[in-house]
Amino acid sequence: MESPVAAKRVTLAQVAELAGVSVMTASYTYNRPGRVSDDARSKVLAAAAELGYSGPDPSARSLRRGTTRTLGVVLGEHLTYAFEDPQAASFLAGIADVCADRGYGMTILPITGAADDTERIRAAAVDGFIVWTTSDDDPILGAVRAMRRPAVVHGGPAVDGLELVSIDNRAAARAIGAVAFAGARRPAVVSFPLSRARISAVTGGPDTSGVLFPVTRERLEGYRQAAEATGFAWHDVVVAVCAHNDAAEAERIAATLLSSTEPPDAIAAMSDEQAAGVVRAVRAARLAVPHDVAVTGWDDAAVAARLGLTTVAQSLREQGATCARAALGQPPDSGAASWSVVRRASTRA
Amino acid sequence: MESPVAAKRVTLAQVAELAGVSVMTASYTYNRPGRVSDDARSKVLAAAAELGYSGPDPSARSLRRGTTRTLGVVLGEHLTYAFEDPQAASFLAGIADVCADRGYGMTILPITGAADDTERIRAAAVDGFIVWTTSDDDPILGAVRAMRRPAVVHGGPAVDGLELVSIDNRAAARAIGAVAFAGARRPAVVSFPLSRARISAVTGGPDTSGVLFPVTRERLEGYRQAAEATGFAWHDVVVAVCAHNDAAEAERIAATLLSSTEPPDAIAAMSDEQAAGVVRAVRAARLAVPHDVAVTGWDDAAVAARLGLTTVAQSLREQGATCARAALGQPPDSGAASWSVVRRASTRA
DNA sequence: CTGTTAGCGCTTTCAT
DNA sequence: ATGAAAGCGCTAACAG
Repeated sequence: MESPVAAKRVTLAQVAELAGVSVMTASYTYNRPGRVSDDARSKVLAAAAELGYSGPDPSARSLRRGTTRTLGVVLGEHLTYAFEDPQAASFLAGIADVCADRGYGMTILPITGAADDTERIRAAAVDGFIVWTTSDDDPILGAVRAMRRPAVVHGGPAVDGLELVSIDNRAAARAIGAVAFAGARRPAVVSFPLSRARISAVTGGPDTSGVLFPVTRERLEGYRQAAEATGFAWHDVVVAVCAHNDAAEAERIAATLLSSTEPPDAIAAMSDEQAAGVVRAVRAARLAVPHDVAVTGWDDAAVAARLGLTTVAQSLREQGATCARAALGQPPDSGAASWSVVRRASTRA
Repeated sequence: MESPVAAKRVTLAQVAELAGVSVMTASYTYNRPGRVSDDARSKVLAAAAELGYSGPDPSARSLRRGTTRTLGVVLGEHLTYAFEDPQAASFLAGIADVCADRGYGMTILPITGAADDTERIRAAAVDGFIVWTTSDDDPILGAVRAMRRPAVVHGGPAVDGLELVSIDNRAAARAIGAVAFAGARRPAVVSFPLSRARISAVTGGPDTSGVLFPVTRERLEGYRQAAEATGFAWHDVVVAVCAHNDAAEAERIAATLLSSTEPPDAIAAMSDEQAAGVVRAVRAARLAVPHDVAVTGWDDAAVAARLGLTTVAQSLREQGATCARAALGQPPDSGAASWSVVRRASTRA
């Protein structure tokens, strides 16, 4: 058997010749079967089968038609983690739903943080872009805009010329923060990283203006507003910054907080994963949720229901679908996605 | 600001003309910057900036070069679940590693089970294919082969003309089944679905020859061998078939088994997710692992370590990378990936 | 270092 | 219902 690697290309012209028809008749056989006589069609298909022709070349077709029927998804520097992040997975599934429905492919553009990332954006044969939430200073944003194709950013940052699909993270954080911190004496926050350097740290309420991830910044500001509304000064709120959205890391950092001389009695996390880690740390410290420590998550994933976590519900899947439609050239009625606070047994109020 | 949707294409020829150089000098500016004088290069880049030219058109380039620098990943009919399946996520991350390293994109080909799936395979502008484990009768396999490009199947089925990358599932199942069933009186299996119809059911050891998913078939046969080696007849082994790889479903079905008149005292699952669900069901029934019920998982995911599950360790990520290299035209030394049994506290032996 | 020529494989347009 | 011509935007191969 011939190696597929070495397979020479069979062209439509060769098929047409063998079938004894013009190239256009062969082309119509694939693109407008109705416009070709049964006789011609079967001759073309027979010739194709004989030559092992598997249909018009996608690149040539894209060039000629001016469309690739493919959407590009830019996963920022998360690449390595993106597939393992359940939020990102739901989001991708939402994009995939729409792509499958419309017969589009989705190309994942592997970004590494290296200088050639923008190069890859430029080289992407896609009709539109979807950018998974990234930092204000991410150079890919400019590269995507320069492509002059429909493009959407999920979460943020807002970029002139690109659509934005996101919930109001600040309002949602304010709302769930109010529930988390109700009745607490020492509120704390477990946060996503503040910059692309992904440094983990524990600080009193940090200056949010320097936070380059807009989603994280908005949530911190919402938590700040919630804390202040409950009577706390932001600099007295302990903020534990994790390098990644990861249950194990959140568990470790929560264990540290809980073993300090002034352990928190309310911890608002930024994902259900993190909250699950926090809950484990609380139990390991032989403390009770919510009596000793109130805990809140974010996203209302399966784990939130299982652990009875109070959390922010949003549909990443629906947002992924909205992004895909926008990248297909169908701008959303509104980029503001819906959210709600789901109250369960992990909080006091 | 001009809408990006309506943006007209700027061509290299236009850039060259404005820069006052030939098209080839403009082309070299992008492809072999070293072969162009500083002067010419800056003129070209200035012209490109003025016109808003963002680099050579990817489709035209692909057509001319005969390569797309993109790998196609076929996720079978799992699409909707694939991103949420942690095994698939690791596998995709492994592919992404290699793609990022080589500057390749990866196109997810959304398969739905509908008749036009093969159409989408044909329309994919990719240099090679990676097929995520599917059933023997999946029509996409023929479509992929017909593309005559390097192609790899992960897990199975083995198809003439396509590479196969997999662990020896039967041997691994035999090995972990021996550990799971040691000292048991009533062994049981929690299985992936047996056909693409994904029917859930509880049966005595089923006829494995009719199982169309080769990975599932091999594992069932391995479990059968393990059970028989331990002294059981296969038809006395209860096999609970789940529709999906999902902790919640495994928990429900395990709860049913445990509340029967002859509850199993050893349950071998096909994933750590399923095993985690089984462990929850065991605890909910106020039974102890492994004293009352031994439980084994598969994959050695994070949850396995956390729950102390005895499991089969394999690196889906490494296998994904191997598949990607093979799809890039670099055939693996061997398609047989490595695995091992990790013994923890969830089994008796 | 720069330019000319040719043509990748296909489909749109316009005839017949 | 079928076909001829033209050209999508680019780059390999070769001159100069």
